[in-house]
Amino acid sequence: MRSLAEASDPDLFKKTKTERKHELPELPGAVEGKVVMRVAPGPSGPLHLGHTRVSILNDEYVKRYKGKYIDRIEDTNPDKIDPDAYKMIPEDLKWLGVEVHETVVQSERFELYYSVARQLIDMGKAYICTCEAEAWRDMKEKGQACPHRDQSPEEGHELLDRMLSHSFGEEEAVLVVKTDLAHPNPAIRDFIGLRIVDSVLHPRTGDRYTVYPMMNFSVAVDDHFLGLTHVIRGKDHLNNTLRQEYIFDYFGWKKPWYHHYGLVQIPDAILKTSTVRQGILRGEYTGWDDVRLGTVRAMAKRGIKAEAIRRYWIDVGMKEVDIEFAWDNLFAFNKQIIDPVASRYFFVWDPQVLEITGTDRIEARSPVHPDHPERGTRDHVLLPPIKVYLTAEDLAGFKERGTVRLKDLCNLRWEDGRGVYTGNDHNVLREGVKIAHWAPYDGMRGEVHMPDGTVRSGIMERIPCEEEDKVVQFERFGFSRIESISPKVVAYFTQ
RNA sequence: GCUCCCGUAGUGUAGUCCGGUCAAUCAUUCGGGCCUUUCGAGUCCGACACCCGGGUUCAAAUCCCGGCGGGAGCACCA
Repeated sequence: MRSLAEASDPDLFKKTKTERKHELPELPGAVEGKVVMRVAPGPSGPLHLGHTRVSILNDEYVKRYKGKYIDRIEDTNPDKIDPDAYKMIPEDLKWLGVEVHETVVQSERFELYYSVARQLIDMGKAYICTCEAEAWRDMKEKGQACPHRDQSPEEGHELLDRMLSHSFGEEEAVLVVKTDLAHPNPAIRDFIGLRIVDSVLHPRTGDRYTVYPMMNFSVAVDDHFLGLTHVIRGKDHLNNTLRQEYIFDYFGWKKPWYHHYGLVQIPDAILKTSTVRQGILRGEYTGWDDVRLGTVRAMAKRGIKAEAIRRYWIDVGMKEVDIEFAWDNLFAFNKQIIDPVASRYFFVWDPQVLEITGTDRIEARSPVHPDHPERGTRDHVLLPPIKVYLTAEDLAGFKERGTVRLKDLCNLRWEDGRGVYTGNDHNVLREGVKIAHWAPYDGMRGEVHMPDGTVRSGIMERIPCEEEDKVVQFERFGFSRIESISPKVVAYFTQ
């Protein structure tokens, strides 16, 4: 099929060929139709740029091997749950083009975690600890066992029963998974598997369950029972993987293939969910999609295409080196996508009126897209008194040089604060006459919201309503996504 | 402090496993040229890198040792 397409469209072939340059490597042990992968966000808010890497990388592989993609909502910390996130996360994944085959919510699986905990107690691989948190940590730091570590399975079950029946309060008892207290890496000595939270109600389960699994516990259990074959995630989980592997080993479960890519430092991005939430509540941000934010919905609002984000992460790949997120590269991928389709329009910021004399009728025909004449023209007829808008900067330049060409319209000579019509021969450009864009006197009021929160307002030529929600190019300004057109044009700057 | 991971241009990346074809790839960025008319568009040309030091070898970005540098974890967060 592809060779056919390539033969009929050499340009297409050329493009795919260069893009393929940075293809992701094969996954070890991947069998077509058998691959199961996941994304596992905590529902504290919508997805942000940082989440897109793990979401897309896993999706790429699932698609390549025709496998299964699981969206696992890790809502085991009732203190950090935004109920709206259960809805926003799937929306964000969908926008990203991630194809989810199954959604799993951890708060629906308490019984499973409890039963695995019981089995670990039976095997002598877990114990209930009622030490003070700090004392337990100190002992662990020194590689010492706490007094509960060698309790019998019977005692363990009994104490777990008491945890489950609310006879312990918060921080009074935990289930600890044994690893190796002598392990040289203090990060992976015995870790907590279950804890009690009864001061906060869970938005989904209320007060029905107060014994919550900790991430390393529920992740190991779910990765096994959901049949994960490959796990790709950030390097920050390196030590977590080591811990989780103990549980796999105790049960003799087959471990997924793990890969940890390097950390991403995203410059100039506001990502932290708690900060954003506060900002929204205080009215500093308009919402989760405020274009100053690094959320997925902010990207969408700005006119960043999901495909650009995807190409960017594929280009970055899976290396373990820590990297700095390069907005320029993302924008470059985005430009590849939007430039061929974005309609061109004039937007005059800092607008100044210029009167034109020496003619009583001027017609302008500008292509909607210079590379696609079939998309038609934007036509303007100017009749006396002829007035147009120029940017303050262009007007000053005109005054200084004495000449200017208004794009697609006419040439002008500066005279007594007005522009005198001097014809429409664009060859004047070869003589060094500068070109400027303009907006008709009866143009639309419009504003472009910049990612830094500033607003550029001015006059735009008439923009048809079908451009709503589309990315256009304001010539000599940049790409912007049109949010709404009436009563005035509101646009968000893309790049 | 302990443990682990990593170190190719401003940024990202290919190559590192299986030394030579690597005076090192591609993209972005930056500089310059071109284009019967925008541009932060397109196109062409150019610029910039193998962390350092030793060793092995005819030959090292690639293997070994040491140093230096960066990052992560050591949570009753995920």
